[in-house]
Amino acid sequence: MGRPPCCDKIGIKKGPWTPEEDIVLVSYIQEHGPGNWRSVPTNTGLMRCSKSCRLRWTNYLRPGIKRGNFTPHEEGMIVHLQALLGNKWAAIASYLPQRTDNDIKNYWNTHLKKKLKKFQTGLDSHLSSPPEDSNTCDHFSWNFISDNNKQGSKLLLQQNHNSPNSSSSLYASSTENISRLLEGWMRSSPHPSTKVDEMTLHENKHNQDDQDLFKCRETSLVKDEGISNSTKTIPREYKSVISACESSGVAEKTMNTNTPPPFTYLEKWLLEENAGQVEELMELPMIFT
DNA sequence: AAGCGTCACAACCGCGTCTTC
DNA sequence: CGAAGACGCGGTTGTGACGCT
Repeated sequence: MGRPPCCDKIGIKKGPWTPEEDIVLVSYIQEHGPGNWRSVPTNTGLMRCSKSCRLRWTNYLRPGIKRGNFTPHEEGMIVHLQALLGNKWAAIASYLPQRTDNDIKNYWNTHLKKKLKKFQTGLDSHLSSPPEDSNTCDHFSWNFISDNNKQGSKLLLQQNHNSPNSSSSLYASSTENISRLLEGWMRSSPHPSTKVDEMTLHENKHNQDDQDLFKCRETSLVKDEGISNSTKTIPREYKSVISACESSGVAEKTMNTNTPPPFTYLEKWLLEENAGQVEELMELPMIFT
């Protein structure tokens, strides 16, 4: 039925990328810009399938990616957005421009899910119920907050005190350097895909508050495909957020595909309605020291 | 010091969606 | 309009690092 997976072709290499391969890939993208992944293996001579090249770029080599431990704020954002959007990692990642969907997904699966589950178990056997009138999102928030309170604060503290690079391998550092090499190019290049990277690079230099983060998000929505704000076509990631919001009931009548992006709902919800909770999340490690 | 178990994360796989012809 | 190709997303796996015994 389906076509053969591209990576099953004879001669296609699998497994970890080498620094040499990364350099080849980065050099090629530096010259041609991201996209047209099909032609990348052909034109570079890389023995990798197009998919693998794209993933390597988007998840690892792309400039502006923040690696290392998630901050409590980011954790809070992820928990809220996951509760709201479900496992729409790409959509969630678009609100955390420095993080990739893969990164967030991994972090959720290895840390947050476990943390919530652990608390839920403890909750069932020992603790009182969450607020009676809590909706799904609040329920999650409550769990998360309580988890931090009773069980998770140690973890968070640990993460706060760990150096972001503490677990980085030597090669991870080398790819980071490759990424940094691109920064100049990304700033100067007129290529449409650079907008988000410029913003995230900027964010690397300055601590941004929520507003800046969402400005960043706004910019990120015009990335890669060169979609301008005035373009009628709705970017794919918009659509995923729209459908997620619609299905979760967050989107109301005022939302339609011709109106401002749906992130304004989330923005509003996160910044206003739940701002206190997010802040609370951020403060918990300090509170419960 | 060696063996074993666990954790974290990079990478792969399969499938759905979009685009092009 | 349908088929085929290209791309993107979410789930899963493989493996190296680390900690414990």
